[in-house]
Amino acid sequence: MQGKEVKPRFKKGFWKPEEDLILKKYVQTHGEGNWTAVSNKSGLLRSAKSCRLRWKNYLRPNIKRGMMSEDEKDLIIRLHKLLGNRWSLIAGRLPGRTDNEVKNYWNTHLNKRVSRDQITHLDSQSEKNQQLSSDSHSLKEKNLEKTTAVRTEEGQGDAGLGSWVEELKISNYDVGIPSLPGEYLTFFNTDDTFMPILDNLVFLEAFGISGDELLQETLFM
DNA sequence: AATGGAGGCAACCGCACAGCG
DNA sequence: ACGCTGTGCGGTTGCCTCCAT
Repeated sequence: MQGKEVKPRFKKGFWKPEEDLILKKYVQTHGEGNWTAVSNKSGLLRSAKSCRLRWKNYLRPNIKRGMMSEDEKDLIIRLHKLLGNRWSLIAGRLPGRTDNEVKNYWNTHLNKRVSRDQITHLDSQSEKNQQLSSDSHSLKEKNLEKTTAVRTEEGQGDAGLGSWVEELKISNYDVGIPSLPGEYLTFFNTDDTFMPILDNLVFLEAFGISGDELLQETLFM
Protein backbone atom coordinates (compact mmCIF):
# COMPACT_ATOMS: atom_id res chain seq x y z
CA MET A 1 0.00 0.00 0.00
CA GLN A 2 1.61 3.24 -1.07
CA GLY A 3 1.62 6.29 1.18
CA LYS A 4 0.20 4.38 4.07
CA GLU A 5 2.07 4.78 7.34
CA VAL A 6 3.53 1.53 8.51
CA LYS A 7 2.89 1.02 12.18
CA PRO A 8 5.72 -0.60 14.10
CA ARG A 9 5.05 -4.22 14.91
CA PHE A 10 5.40 -4.70 18.59
CA LYS A 11 6.34 -7.94 20.19
CA LYS A 12 3.74 -9.57 22.42
CA GLY A 13 3.73 -12.29 24.99
CA PHE A 14 6.06 -13.15 27.82
CA TRP A 15 9.11 -11.08 28.54
CA LYS A 16 12.53 -12.71 28.28
CA PRO A 17 15.20 -12.11 30.93
CA GLU A 18 17.31 -10.17 28.42
CA GLU A 19 14.39 -7.87 27.65
CA ASP A 20 13.92 -7.27 31.35
CA LEU A 21 17.57 -6.38 31.63
CA ILE A 22 17.37 -3.87 28.78
CA LEU A 23 14.28 -2.23 30.25
CA LYS A 24 15.77 -2.13 33.73
CA LYS A 25 18.99 -0.55 32.49
CA TYR A 26 17.12 1.99 30.40
CA VAL A 27 14.91 3.09 33.27
CA GLN A 28 17.85 3.22 35.66
CA THR A 29 19.70 5.48 33.23
CA HIS A 30 16.87 7.71 32.02
CA GLY A 31 14.38 7.50 34.83
CA GLU A 32 10.78 6.36 35.02
CA GLY A 33 8.09 7.81 32.76
CA ASN A 34 7.80 8.74 29.07
CA TRP A 35 7.22 5.15 28.09
CA THR A 36 6.92 6.04 24.44
CA ALA A 37 10.55 7.10 24.52
CA VAL A 38 11.41 3.89 26.34
CA SER A 39 9.65 1.91 23.66
CA ASN A 40 11.31 3.82 20.82
CA LYS A 41 14.84 4.24 22.13
CA SER A 42 15.55 1.22 24.29
CA GLY A 43 15.72 -1.13 21.35
CA LEU A 44 12.94 -3.23 22.80
CA LEU A 45 10.28 -4.13 20.27
CA ARG A 46 7.62 -3.57 22.89
CA SER A 47 4.84 -1.02 23.10
CA ALA A 48 5.00 1.83 25.59
CA LYS A 49 2.17 0.27 27.51
CA SER A 50 3.86 -3.08 27.64
CA CYS A 51 7.08 -1.50 28.94
CA ARG A 52 5.23 0.46 31.56
CA LEU A 53 3.30 -2.58 32.74
CA ARG A 54 6.39 -4.75 32.91
CA TRP A 55 8.25 -2.14 34.93
CA LYS A 56 5.37 -1.37 37.24
CA ASN A 57 4.46 -4.95 37.99
CA TYR A 58 7.77 -6.79 37.97
CA LEU A 59 10.93 -4.75 37.61
CA ARG A 60 10.29 -1.78 39.88
CA PRO A 61 12.32 -1.86 43.12
CA ASN A 62 10.59 -3.02 46.33
CA ILE A 63 8.23 -5.36 44.53
CA LYS A 64 7.22 -8.14 46.86
CA ARG A 65 6.85 -11.51 45.17
CA GLY A 66 5.59 -14.81 46.45
CA MET A 67 2.90 -16.02 48.77
CA MET A 68 0.43 -13.65 50.37
CA SER A 69 0.55 -13.68 54.14
CA GLU A 70 -2.60 -14.33 56.15
CA ASP A 71 -2.62 -10.66 57.14
CA GLU A 72 -2.45 -9.59 53.52
CA LYS A 73 -5.26 -11.96 52.52
CA ASP A 74 -7.40 -10.71 55.34
CA LEU A 75 -6.73 -7.10 54.41
CA ILE A 76 -7.60 -7.70 50.75
CA ILE A 77 -10.92 -9.31 51.69
CA ARG A 78 -11.84 -6.49 54.03
CA LEU A 79 -10.76 -3.72 51.69
CA HIS A 80 -12.56 -5.36 48.80
CA LYS A 81 -15.71 -5.40 50.86
CA LEU A 82 -15.35 -1.68 51.33
CA LEU A 83 -13.90 -0.56 48.02
CA GLY A 84 -15.06 -3.15 45.51
CA ASN A 85 -12.86 -3.81 42.48
CA ARG A 86 -10.67 -0.77 43.01
CA TRP A 87 -7.50 -2.75 42.82
CA SER A 88 -5.06 0.12 42.72
CA LEU A 89 -6.52 1.49 45.94
CA ILE A 90 -6.39 -1.89 47.62
CA ALA A 91 -2.85 -2.50 46.40
CA GLY A 92 -1.90 0.90 47.75
CA ARG A 93 -2.50 -0.42 51.25
CA LEU A 94 -0.31 -3.47 50.65
CA PRO A 95 3.34 -2.45 50.43
CA GLY A 96 5.18 -4.13 47.59
CA ARG A 97 2.06 -5.59 46.00
CA THR A 98 0.73 -4.43 42.64
CA ASP A 99 -2.85 -3.91 41.57
CA ASN A 100 -2.48 -6.66 38.98
CA GLU A 101 -1.22 -9.10 41.58
CA VAL A 102 -4.00 -8.24 44.02
CA LYS A 103 -6.59 -8.53 41.26
CA ASN A 104 -5.27 -11.91 40.12
CA TYR A 105 -5.07 -13.16 43.68
CA TRP A 106 -8.61 -12.10 44.35
CA ASN A 107 -9.97 -13.70 41.19
CA THR A 108 -8.15 -16.99 41.69
CA HIS A 109 -8.13 -17.46 45.46
CA LEU A 110 -10.13 -15.07 47.56
CA ASN A 111 -13.24 -14.73 45.42
CA LYS A 112 -13.94 -18.42 45.88
CA ARG A 113 -12.98 -18.35 49.53
CA VAL A 114 -15.33 -15.47 50.27
CA SER A 115 -18.22 -17.15 48.44
CA ARG A 116 -17.55 -20.36 50.36
CA ASP A 117 -17.31 -18.53 53.66
CA GLN A 118 -20.59 -16.77 52.97
CA ILE A 119 -22.33 -20.12 52.48
CA THR A 120 -20.73 -21.47 55.64
CA HIS A 121 -21.64 -18.29 57.39
CA LEU A 122 -25.31 -18.65 56.40
CA ASP A 123 -25.34 -22.26 57.59
CA SER A 124 -24.00 -21.43 60.99
CA GLN A 125 -25.75 -18.10 61.35
CA SER A 126 -28.35 -19.15 63.89
CA GLU A 127 -25.69 -20.93 65.93
CA LYS A 128 -23.59 -17.81 66.13
CA ASN A 129 -26.32 -15.30 66.73
CA GLN A 130 -26.12 -15.58 70.48
CA GLN A 131 -22.34 -15.14 70.54
CA LEU A 132 -22.52 -12.16 68.17
CA SER A 133 -25.05 -10.27 70.16
CA SER A 134 -22.71 -10.12 73.11
CA ASP A 135 -19.56 -9.42 71.03
CA SER A 136 -21.04 -6.81 68.73
CA HIS A 137 -21.82 -4.46 71.53
CA SER A 138 -18.19 -4.06 72.48
CA LEU A 139 -17.14 -3.84 68.83
CA LYS A 140 -19.64 -1.11 68.08
CA GLU A 141 -18.32 0.77 71.06
CA LYS A 142 -14.84 0.49 69.55
CA ASN A 143 -16.04 1.71 66.16
CA LEU A 144 -17.61 4.75 67.65
CA GLU A 145 -14.22 5.58 69.06
CA LYS A 146 -12.87 5.82 65.53
CA THR A 147 -15.07 8.59 64.23
CA THR A 148 -13.55 10.71 61.51
CA ALA A 149 -14.17 14.37 61.12
CA VAL A 150 -13.82 16.41 57.97
CA ARG A 151 -14.05 20.13 58.15
CA THR A 152 -16.25 21.65 55.46
CA GLU A 153 -15.01 24.54 53.43
CA GLU A 154 -16.26 28.01 54.13
CA GLY A 155 -19.53 28.55 52.29
CA GLN A 156 -19.94 24.83 51.64
CA GLY A 157 -23.30 23.69 52.88
CA ASP A 158 -24.95 20.30 52.81
CA ALA A 159 -25.52 20.53 49.07
CA GLY A 160 -21.91 21.41 48.39
CA LEU A 161 -20.47 18.37 50.09
CA GLY A 162 -20.78 16.25 47.01
CA SER A 163 -22.20 12.89 46.13
CA TRP A 164 -19.64 11.04 48.22
CA VAL A 165 -21.66 11.86 51.32
CA GLU A 166 -24.54 9.89 49.84
CA GLU A 167 -22.11 7.11 49.01
CA LEU A 168 -20.92 7.10 52.61
CA LYS A 169 -24.48 6.65 53.80
CA ILE A 170 -25.09 3.79 51.38
CA SER A 171 -21.88 2.14 52.62
CA ASN A 172 -23.14 1.89 56.19
CA TYR A 173 -21.67 5.15 57.39
CA ASP A 174 -23.47 7.37 59.84
CA VAL A 175 -22.82 10.86 58.54
CA GLY A 176 -23.18 13.91 60.71
CA ILE A 177 -23.77 16.92 58.45
CA PRO A 178 -22.50 20.15 59.94
CA SER A 179 -25.06 22.88 60.34
CA LEU A 180 -22.63 25.73 59.72
CA PRO A 181 -19.89 26.24 57.13
CA GLY A 182 -16.46 25.53 58.53
CA GLU A 183 -17.77 23.02 61.03
CA TYR A 184 -16.66 19.40 61.04
CA LEU A 185 -18.52 16.75 59.13
CA THR A 186 -18.32 13.47 61.01
CA PHE A 187 -18.73 9.93 59.76
CA PHE A 188 -18.21 6.51 61.24
CA ASN A 189 -18.89 3.04 60.00
CA THR A 190 -21.42 0.74 61.54
CA ASP A 191 -20.17 -2.42 59.88
CA ASP A 192 -18.12 -4.42 62.37
CA THR A 193 -16.19 -6.50 59.88
CA PHE A 194 -13.65 -4.14 58.42
CA MET A 195 -13.42 -1.33 60.91
CA PRO A 196 -10.33 -2.65 62.67
CA ILE A 197 -8.21 -2.30 59.52
CA LEU A 198 -9.75 0.83 58.16
CA ASP A 199 -7.90 4.07 58.40
CA ASN A 200 -9.16 7.48 57.51
CA LEU A 201 -7.05 7.83 54.42
CA VAL A 202 -8.46 4.69 52.83
CA PHE A 203 -12.00 5.84 52.73
CA LEU A 204 -11.13 9.40 51.91
CA GLU A 205 -9.32 8.02 48.88
CA ALA A 206 -12.17 5.61 48.21
CA PHE A 207 -14.58 8.46 47.78
CA GLY A 208 -12.23 10.48 45.65
CA ILE A 209 -11.03 12.89 48.29
CA SER A 210 -7.38 13.74 48.61
CA GLY A 211 -6.03 13.98 52.12
CA ASP A 212 -4.37 17.22 51.11
CA GLU A 213 -7.62 18.80 50.12
CA LEU A 214 -9.45 18.38 53.32
CA LEU A 215 -8.42 18.83 56.89
CA GLN A 216 -9.20 15.55 58.53
CA GLU A 217 -8.47 14.23 61.94
CA THR A 218 -9.50 11.38 64.13
CA LEU A 219 -11.39 12.17 67.26
CA PHE A 220 -11.50 10.29 70.53
CA MET A 221 -8.29 8.38 69.87
C1' DA B 1 2.46 -42.42 28.12
C1' DA B 2 -1.24 -39.60 26.37
C1' DT B 3 -4.82 -36.48 27.05
C1' DG B 4 -8.08 -33.30 28.71
C1' DG B 5 -9.76 -30.22 32.26
C1' DA B 6 -8.89 -26.88 35.93
C1' DG B 7 -6.31 -23.49 38.14
C1' DG B 8 -2.87 -19.81 38.30
C1' DC B 9 -0.89 -15.91 36.52
C1' DA B 10 1.42 -12.72 33.11
C1' DA B 11 0.18 -9.81 29.69
C1' DC B 12 -3.00 -7.47 26.55
C1' DC B 13 -7.01 -4.55 25.47
C1' DG B 14 -10.15 -0.86 25.69
C1' DC B 15 -11.61 2.97 27.98
C1' DA B 16 -11.14 7.13 30.82
C1' DC B 17 -8.78 10.99 32.36
C1' DA B 18 -5.25 14.64 32.89
C1' DG B 19 -1.97 17.72 30.97
C1' DC B 20 -0.37 20.38 27.30
C1' DG B 21 0.00 23.01 23.06
C1' DA C 1 -12.64 24.44 22.85
C1' DC C 2 -10.23 20.89 20.72
C1' DG C 3 -7.06 17.29 19.56
C1' DC C 4 -3.04 14.73 20.82
C1' DT C 5 -0.21 12.17 23.95
C1' DG C 6 0.90 9.80 28.07
C1' DT C 7 -0.66 7.31 31.87
C1' DG C 8 -3.72 4.64 34.91
C1' DC C 9 -7.19 1.32 35.68
C1' DG C 10 -10.20 -2.76 35.49
C1' DG C 11 -11.68 -6.55 32.65
C1' DT C 12 -10.34 -10.23 29.84
C1' DT C 13 -7.50 -13.44 27.35
C1' DG C 14 -4.39 -16.96 26.60
C1' DC C 15 -0.40 -19.64 27.90
C1' DC C 16 1.67 -22.78 31.14
C1' DT C 17 1.60 -26.23 34.73
C1' DC C 18 -0.42 -29.66 37.41
C1' DC C 19 -3.22 -33.49 38.17
C1' DA C 20 -6.67 -36.96 37.45
C1' DT C 21 -8.10 -40.42 34.29
